[in-house]
Order: sequence, then structure tokens, then C-alpha cells
Amino acid sequence: MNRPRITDVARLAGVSTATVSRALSRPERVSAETRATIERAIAETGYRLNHAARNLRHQRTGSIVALVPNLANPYFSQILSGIATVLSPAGYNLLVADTRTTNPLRYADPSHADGLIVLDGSVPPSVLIERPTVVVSEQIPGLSAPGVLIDNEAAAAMAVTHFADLGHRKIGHVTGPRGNVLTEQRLAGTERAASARGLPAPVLIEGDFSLASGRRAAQAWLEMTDRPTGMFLASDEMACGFIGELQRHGIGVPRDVSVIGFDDIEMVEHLTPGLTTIRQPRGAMGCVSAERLLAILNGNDDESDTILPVELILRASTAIPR
Amino acid sequence: MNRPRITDVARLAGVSTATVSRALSRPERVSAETRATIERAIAETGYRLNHAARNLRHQRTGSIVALVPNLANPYFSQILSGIATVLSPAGYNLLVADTRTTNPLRYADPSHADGLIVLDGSVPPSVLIERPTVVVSEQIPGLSAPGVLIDNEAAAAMAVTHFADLGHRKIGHVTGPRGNVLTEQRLAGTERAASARGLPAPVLIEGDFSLASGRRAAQAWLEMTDRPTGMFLASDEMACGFIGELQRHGIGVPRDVSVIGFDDIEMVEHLTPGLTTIRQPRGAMGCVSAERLLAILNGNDDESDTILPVELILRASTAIPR
DNA sequence: CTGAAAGCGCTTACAG
DNA sequence: CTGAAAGCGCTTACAG
Repeated sequence: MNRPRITDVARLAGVSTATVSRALSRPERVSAETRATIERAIAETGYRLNHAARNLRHQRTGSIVALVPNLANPYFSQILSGIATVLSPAGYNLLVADTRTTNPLRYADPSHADGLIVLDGSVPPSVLIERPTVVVSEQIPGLSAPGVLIDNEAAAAMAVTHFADLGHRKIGHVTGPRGNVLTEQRLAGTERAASARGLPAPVLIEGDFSLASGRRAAQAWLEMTDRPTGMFLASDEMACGFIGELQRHGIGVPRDVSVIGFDDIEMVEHLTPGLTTIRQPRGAMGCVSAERLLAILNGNDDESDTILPVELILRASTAIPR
Repeated sequence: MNRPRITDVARLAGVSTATVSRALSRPERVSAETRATIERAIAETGYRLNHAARNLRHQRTGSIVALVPNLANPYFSQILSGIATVLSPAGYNLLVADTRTTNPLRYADPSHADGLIVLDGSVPPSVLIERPTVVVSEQIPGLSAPGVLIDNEAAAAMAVTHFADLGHRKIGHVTGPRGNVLTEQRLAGTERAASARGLPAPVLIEGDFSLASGRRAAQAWLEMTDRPTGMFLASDEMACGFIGELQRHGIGVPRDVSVIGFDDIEMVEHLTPGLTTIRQPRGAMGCVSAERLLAILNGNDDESDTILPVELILRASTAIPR
């Protein structure tokens, strides 16, 4: 038995395919009686709509693609989860592509996806201009697509202000790679807040967001003669590496140095000590980005960015300095 | 300017659409001269193939769907990453559906996906019989689809054997929810290995794989008069909860009790102490499941299961008993 | 090697 | 409210 097509239903119901199609998509335009006949024929044949055919006719794909820099990274999977929550009830498929293994150009193609949600700031803007696009978390220089972002500068300022409130005067900041948009924004917030609270300029150490660079930052800290008592690191991964390396050298956190991270990835709650950090609302970022993209596809969206609020999560890694 | 179609290329090149189509899919069947003309026309028009149309004609979708129980869970995202690695070069799109928010039936539909990779053991087998399917990690009772699995029983036995090698005699096991396939296999391995090494029957505590149930298991352990010195927990999450709760009560790991988890999720490496655990090769599980599915789609696959090797990762949470 | 034509399974503007 | 017909953009068996 082949899969029944709309013509099979039409024949059995004694109507045209046009009427069957209407009964499916705009039932109110079909008389109740005809509708009932068609419904019986559908049940009898076991007919199910072929979405590929409908989509071809409608010049759409019914799919949205999410471009992620690293599918294995939990930071992104939580955003994806938010995206899926919104897309699924809207009837869209969620396509996922890891930019390490897939050329983003593939999905700039209108015959693959109706729109893009880009979680990777390094995707060249030129490939994104063809399709409706929303960027999440990281802006893409030169691309005028709506973004779903956080205020990185204000978030960094929250961290430094918390140190100041606790009584820390000597602050250090481990940055991401210089030139990165997030790095510069968080650095600006760090310096602004320190200055606003009358603290000396923060000591800077360059990192690259990775665990290993956090360990290296710990080495740098250990070698300082006048060590900062409050260290703010631009990612939780770096904070993990930093604390782990210090503990290996007998340095206590927060006894000898208070530490604040950035992101609130899941594991940092379970560290000893639990990590004080800036929580990014990743699920919400995913939801909102999907909503914004759907709005664009429905023709009612402005071009503005959405800024989502962050939260300073207080845990055991920060305390009053000795 | 509308997007050029194959007819536009054909007109410009002065050939039929059939020839253009052939030049694209089987260039060797077109004369070199014609091919060159067509290539020039393609470049001039900026033509790109419409995959939706091709797929409709071929009665395929070009997409594979992965059904996951929880997209936000890093355990699954690492498998997904492996899947993407294989699917992308093969020209397939990866569709991802979270079974909490999406009805799996949607993707059992041939017009949505060519095949399924199921990471959720609770998907009813009835929805999976229609399309080529591979299950990963968790078998589905009543479904005769190839599985990409680990030997859970042997893995559990490795954990218990390690305890025995260290000199532990009194072993405890925190299970997953009873009735779950993984739970029963790991339990069987635990009991078999204990018996094989002449140890008394392990003390059992029922959990549900969650962090909270690990905490409850710690409470149960604390109340025991004759406490096991080696605790094997059927998930890393439970092991985290267990260790955290014990530490809160001043119990040292591994000083007072050695702990082994299961999965080797990323965070457990960074705990204090680092967690000794059974590593599941999640990336490889993803790769292999995708390869198996592609083999099925190409008509050359047997029905056998693939069993991937696990590894006991030794860290600081296990030691010789006092 | 190349073309005319049918067809994948739908949808919809148009006419009645 | 309903139908005949064209069309979404490809592909391919068949004939030459």
C-alpha cells in the first residue's frame, strides 16, 4: 500500500482535490456536509498531509535553523531548549547546525530554512543578509539584524559593585580575548564601576574564556606582590580554572580572595565553594529570539534589540576581605 | 529580482531543463561543451538549486530528526554534537525535537524526516515503526530497531570491582528509578560483581538519577549504623548531590566514604574531590548512531546493536578505606 | 548526448 | 460552496 494522497481522499469522498485541500486548511469555507464526508474519507484512507509538498507550494520550508559555535557546550544547549519551546507550538521545525562542522552558507539558502537564529558572533554578516535573522548573546559587527542580548557592561558593573559593597578595594579582572565584543563590554563595565566607587583601576589579565586560561590567570595572580582581593572573571569556565589552581596552591576562596564569574553555567553551583556569578537568562534568551524571528516572518517586527536582565547570584565564593 | 530557477538557466544556456538538471546531478552524462555553457549560465544568473523541490521529487526530506528528552541537558547535547558531525558532511539536516514540548508523532511522519535517532527511552515504539530508526543509550522495550548502547551491566561491575580492588568490603548502590532499563542493568552488574568478589550483597537505596535523590541517599547513608565505605551511584548527578550533602555534614570524601558515579558529565571533573566515574563515550555514541542510520537509509545495515566501550575514570573520590 | 513531457503532492485564483 | 486548471521547482524514463 502506498501512502494515500489528497487525490485518493478526493476520489473516495466524491469531491475535487481543491475541496479536500480547503477542508484541511480553511474548514469554514466548506459546507458542513461535505466536510463530514471528507473527514470520513480521510479516516478511511489514513491520509496524512505531505508537508514537503505543501511547503513547496507555499515557498517556505517550515524550518528555522539555529547556528551554534559548539553544540556540545551546555551554554548553547540551554538557549536551544528555549528556542525549541517556542518554535514547536508554532509548527516550525528546529534545525541545528554546528558552525565547526557545517558551512553556514548552506543555511543561508532559502530552500533550507525560513529564518536563522545565530548564536555565533563569528559568522560573517555577508551570509546572513539573505534570510530573516536574529542574533543571540553576541552581536555581529556589520549586521543590522535584531539582537537578543544582555547589557554586558552593566552586568560587569554589578560584579565590581558587589566587591565594593563587601569592602574590597583592590579588584582584578580576567578578560576574554581582546577585540571580542563581549570582552570589551565587560571590561568597560568593570572599569566604569571601579571608578564610580572610587577604587583604583582594576588589574587586568587577558584570558580567552577557557578553563585553561583561568588556570594561567591564577598563576599570574600568585606571582603578584600586591594581590587583588576580589577577582572578577569574564566567564565561569575561567573562574573554575582559577579557583581550582589556587586551591592546589593552598589559597582559600573566599578566605584569601573572593571570586565572581560570568554566565552561571550549571556546574558552578556545585563547586566548593559555590561560585558567585552573573546569571544570563539563557532559556529566556532562546525563547525571545524565537519569538522575535517568528514576528519577523509574520511581518510585524521592528529592528530593535531586546535587552534581557541579568542577575548577580550570590554564593560562597565572595566574602568580606580579611 | 526573483530567485532564478532551473528554467532561467536553461533558457540562457539554450538547452532544456532536463540537461541543466543532469549537468547538476550527473555531469558525466552531459558533453563537456554543454556543461561549460551551463556553468556559465549558472554563474551569470546566480542560480542555486531549490532543495525543497528536489526533495519532493525524490520523495525524501534530507533531514534526520533527533528526539531528545531534554535539550538543556548536557548529556544529550554531547551526543547531538556527535550526530551533527556525521550528518552534516553526508548532506543531511539535523532536526532536533525535545519530547517534552514536541509530540514525537510529528516526526514519525515521512514528510518531516527520513529517519529518527531516538535518545529517549520513553517514546512509545508504536510511533517509531514507520521510519528508519536508531535508538541511542536507552533501549525501547518492544521496538526492534538497532541500538547504539553501552554494556551497563559490565560498567557497573567495573565500579564495584574497583572498590573491591581498593579493599572495600561493604558496598552501597544508589539506583535509578526501579523498572527503568538502565537501572536494572546497572543493578545487576553491581550485584554480580560483588558476588564474584565474595563481598556481601550491596546495600541498595532507590534514587531517580536526579541531584535531589542523591541528597536523599546521603541522608539515608548518614542514618545507617553500619555504613558502606564504597558508594556507587547510577548517575553523576546523584553522586554530586550525595557528596555535597555529606560534606555539609562534615563527612569527608574519600576520607570517610569513597564514591563512584556514572556518565562522566563535564562538571564532575571540577568538583572537590574530582569524581571517579564511568565514562560513556557520548560523542562516539552520537557518531555511530548517525552512521548506522545512514547505513539503513542506504539499504545496507543489519539489525544488530552496537555496544561501545566505557571507561572507569579514576579521580580523587575513591581511596583505600580507613 | 539531448529534449518533451509527465509527475512528486499539494494550493489557490478564478470562474461558476 | 465547489471544480478545473495552473503552478511551486525540480527529476527522469523514454524516445530519438
